[in-house]
Amino acid sequence: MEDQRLSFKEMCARFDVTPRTLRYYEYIELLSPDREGRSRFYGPREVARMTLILRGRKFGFQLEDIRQWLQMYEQEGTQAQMQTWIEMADRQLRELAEQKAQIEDAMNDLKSLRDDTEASLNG
Amino acid sequence: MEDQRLSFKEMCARFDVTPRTLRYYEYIELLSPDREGRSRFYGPREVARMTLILRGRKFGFQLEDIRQWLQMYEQEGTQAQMQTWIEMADRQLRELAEQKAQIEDAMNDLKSLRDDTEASLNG
DNA sequence: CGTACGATAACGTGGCGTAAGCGTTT
DNA sequence: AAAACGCTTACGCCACGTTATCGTAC
Repeated sequence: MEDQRLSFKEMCARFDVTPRTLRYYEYIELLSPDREGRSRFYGPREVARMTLILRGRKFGFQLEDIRQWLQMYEQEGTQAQMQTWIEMADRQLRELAEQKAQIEDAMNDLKSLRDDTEASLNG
Repeated sequence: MEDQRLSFKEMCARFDVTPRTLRYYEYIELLSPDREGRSRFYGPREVARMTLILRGRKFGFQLEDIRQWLQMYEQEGTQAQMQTWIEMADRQLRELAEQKAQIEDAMNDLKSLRDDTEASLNG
């Protein structure tokens, strides 16, 4: 408990992801844990990055977009960078709104089809 | 124009899909156009199937689910099959509702973050 | 001694995109 | 002879899941 860094397994548990996910994020260089021998250890910086990665994922960002995102956070946001971030967020919000609309569309159509089918069963 | 069947390119145009898509659907045996030599020709049956495939895709069904779907349509739906279909539709409706909820969640979070960022810019 | 944890390597998934390289038709 | 269309083969994409096989720590 003298080491504040998290082990591989502790990281998995903390963020509820599989080993494969952590290894993959390392492979594409989103994370870079300390390596001691063959073991991985995750310090506060990696924990913070992982938190942001999962937040971005929840928003539907692709990992390559999240990489940009992380850069901005690391540079602690000048005004110009914050402006850029807001624009990214707005773009993503528009995309999410579109997806939502498409889903609503599909739901309406599928509901109709379903109800018609049921009616023809009972009619 | 004496042939009512559609050529490869006509199929692509009609459904606004790429050649790759048609070849892929044939590869996984969702479509089986007539082959004359090396050419493909799509009769009314294939056109009808393709229409159903795209409708299913719009609903978010996976191609393997759509395969089941097609079978039911071809067999003109006994009551049991229609009942099965209704259950499939209900499952999919629940999944779509979940996806929609998650998107709404993400949108709310992202909006807050965005607005806070903007406030800290202007404040 | 086992067994839990870790490692790397490599193939599988879905639904195609994207060439490479060839033949046929106009 | 060039351009358009088609063919098959096969690797690439994303975000990992999964298996195989090995080593190491407790």
